[in-house]
Amino acid sequence: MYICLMYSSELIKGTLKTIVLKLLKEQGKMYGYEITQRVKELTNDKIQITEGALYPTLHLLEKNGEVETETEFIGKRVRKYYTITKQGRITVDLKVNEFVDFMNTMKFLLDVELKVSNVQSNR
Amino acid sequence: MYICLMYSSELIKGTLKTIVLKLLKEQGKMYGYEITQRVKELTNDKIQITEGALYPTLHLLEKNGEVETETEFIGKRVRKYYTITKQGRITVDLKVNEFVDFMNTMKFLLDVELKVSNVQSNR
DNA sequence: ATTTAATACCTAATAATCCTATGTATTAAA
DNA sequence: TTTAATACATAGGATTATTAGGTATTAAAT
Repeated sequence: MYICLMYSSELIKGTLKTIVLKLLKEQGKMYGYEITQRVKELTNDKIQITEGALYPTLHLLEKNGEVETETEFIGKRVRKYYTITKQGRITVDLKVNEFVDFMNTMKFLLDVELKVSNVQSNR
Repeated sequence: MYICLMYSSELIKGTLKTIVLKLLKEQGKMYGYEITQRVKELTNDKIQITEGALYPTLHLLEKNGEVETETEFIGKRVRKYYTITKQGRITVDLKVNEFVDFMNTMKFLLDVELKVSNVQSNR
């Protein structure tokens, strides 16, 4: 039985924007730290987005008009909420489709079968 | 209907070693140019490995003892054949398993279904 | 009461890995 | 004879992540 604790960063590279936009699309507004925790949780610790990767990505997405921000104060602590824009919704659909297409190609190329249903339950 | 002509390099990034080793494992000895053409062919032009990416990767794999080379002359033209080593076979199994695991996680995260059978036929 | 862990933001330096462009050279096709 | 295909290779630049560092608040543990 193969056990993988965490994926090599090379694999995640290139999917971060897709993951973030998809989460924002499904879960509504979220703040940065929340995104890292949610992804960690959803993937059983297999994908752990570092803050050094996340924040520059969020800033880039904002610059490109794919997310919008609003700052909120929880006591004295600042929290920056991100919301997906109309443009972001277009982008995320394209990116998810591209990734699915890519996975199908890789599946064929590597000659492997994927699970039909997922055993992960913490959704 | 979604149509993708070619994948963004970001996606392929991180899978190149896996693709190359898997091909060498399945198809026996191959030379660099042959690898680029075979991948292009198998993926219906969707994955086009550039030479600037392939050769450094092959040299790295050789340096790491995962492939071995033998030079052959076809007329006056040189051809460098690559063969997978015992170590390379271990690595490729690990990498393919990791990638399959990663795809299952992403499939769950992006909430998508993949094709059960592939329509691609040129195998 | 104080230290540690968790929450919450951010950036700079570095590393990895790819693409583009370029170079060389042979062989086949137009 | 020129162009396209075959076949190798590397240098420079781009992208995108990690590591490591910084600041600050709040909750939990000692």
